[in-house]
Amino acid sequence: MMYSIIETLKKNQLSITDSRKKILELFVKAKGALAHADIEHQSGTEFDRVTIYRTLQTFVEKGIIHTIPTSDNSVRYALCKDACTEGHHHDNHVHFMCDVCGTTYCLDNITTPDVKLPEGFRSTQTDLVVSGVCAKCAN
Amino acid sequence: MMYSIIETLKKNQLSITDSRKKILELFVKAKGALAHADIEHQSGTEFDRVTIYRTLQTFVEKGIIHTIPTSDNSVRYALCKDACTEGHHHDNHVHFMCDVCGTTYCLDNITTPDVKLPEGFRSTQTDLVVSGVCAKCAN
DNA sequence: GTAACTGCAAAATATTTGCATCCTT
DNA sequence: AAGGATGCAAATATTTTGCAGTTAC
Repeated sequence: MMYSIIETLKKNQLSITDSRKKILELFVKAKGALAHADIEHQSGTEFDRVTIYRTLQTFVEKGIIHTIPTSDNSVRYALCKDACTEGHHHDNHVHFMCDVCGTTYCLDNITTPDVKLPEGFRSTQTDLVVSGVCAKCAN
Repeated sequence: MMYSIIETLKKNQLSITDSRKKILELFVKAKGALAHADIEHQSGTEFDRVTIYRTLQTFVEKGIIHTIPTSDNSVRYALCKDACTEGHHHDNHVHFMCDVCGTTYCLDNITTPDVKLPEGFRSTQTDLVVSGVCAKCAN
């Protein structure tokens, strides 16, 4: 269930490069979601902005990470569960955005409810985005 | 329950201007959500880009419209229900994004389920974003 | 008349593309 | 060695800000 950084890259037929190793590592370490800017800051000046854009895009295409819909419309990414394969995301889990500290949590253990859609509508993905105050900021 | 364009603006202590009337009218007419670009196109060259940005921002602040979190992280807006007041959105309803035609529907009659959050987490808003194929594109 | 709103210009920010060079396999 | 990945430059897109002129009330 738990793959190492390098195994994950190999599994997805990606060549092992410094930027991919480092960026993927950031995601594994980060408990929450990361925005492009987070990665840029946390990796120092090590990589070019463009490389980060391209790496993120590659990871999304390979199903390693996925974008999170947020109510403030900032682009954030988080690791996918292993069920995600290329071109097919199955991330029907719950995301929580803290209004105070801005951290985005992936609440993997909570499942999204089935929604009864109107006649003729077919659902391929369900995202539940909850915002509020997280445990850390609740004081 | 149903306010006219002008009544809505007055109710929110906004002066009645051409751009506000026109943009609010677009939202009332549109059954779904609108992006900045939609408004720009549908209003012709009548208004400046900047005016549209500022008008949308004002409407969001006043609780007339709200932003919709979308899985492709494009910024979209939709009319709020009357329960929304300044600074306090209560739009816990379901949005549906069609992957084919791109239309965003507000499924007002479907309520979002209560989510059991981890200890210490408090929720102020819940957004359920479903994507898939809508009835029109299902053929 | 006054405060608020708009349009224009420009700045700031975010994202994409082309191409030469370098690295992984 | 070959194909892919990166860095740099630059093009494009998006959003914000300042300010002067205009409009609503």
